[in-house]
Amino acid sequence: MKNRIHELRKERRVTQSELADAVEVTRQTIISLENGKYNASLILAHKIAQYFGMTIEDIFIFDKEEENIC
Amino acid sequence: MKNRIHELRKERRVTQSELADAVEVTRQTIISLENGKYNASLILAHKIAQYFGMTIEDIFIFDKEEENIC
DNA sequence: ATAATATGTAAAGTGAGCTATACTTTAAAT
DNA sequence: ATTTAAAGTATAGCTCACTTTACATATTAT
Repeated sequence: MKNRIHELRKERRVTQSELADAVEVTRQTIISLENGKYNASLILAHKIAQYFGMTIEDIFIFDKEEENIC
Repeated sequence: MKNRIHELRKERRVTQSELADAVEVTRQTIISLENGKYNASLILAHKIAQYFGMTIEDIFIFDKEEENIC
């Protein structure tokens, strides 16, 4: 799973610290998310989506193994 | 955070086992999610949304503490 | 009534999301 | 060139999402 956090953050000229504070996690968490070290929890994904005024699906990109199950 | 899994599952007459198999978790996980024991991971939330043909935001209901951060 | 299917409870274990701290490197500003 | 802010790396630790297994309680059908 990929995400557009780095891209959106740059677009809007927000630092990792600012985003981290806004969504109430540490800067370390934002760094790790941007660098693909792990996936966000659902609540964090939602907070980030809210912060950017978008939906979770707009920001987090699921690959095909995670889709088309039924 | 609440979710509409139980409701949607009943509407479509799907058993917990069927849903669990479809999204590749144990039945126990579905039970715990429906009973509010814990929150789904982002990937699981996405799989469930895909299964029901809806978005994550349609199925998982975030309360106000998790919204309006900026 | 009883068999079969669906749902629930409990408890121990694993792994990943996230924290905390501390140090390093890169970029921007003066 | 040197300070300051921004971004990155590393590691140890905690919590909770999820598994596994085993048993208990509805619910439905015959």
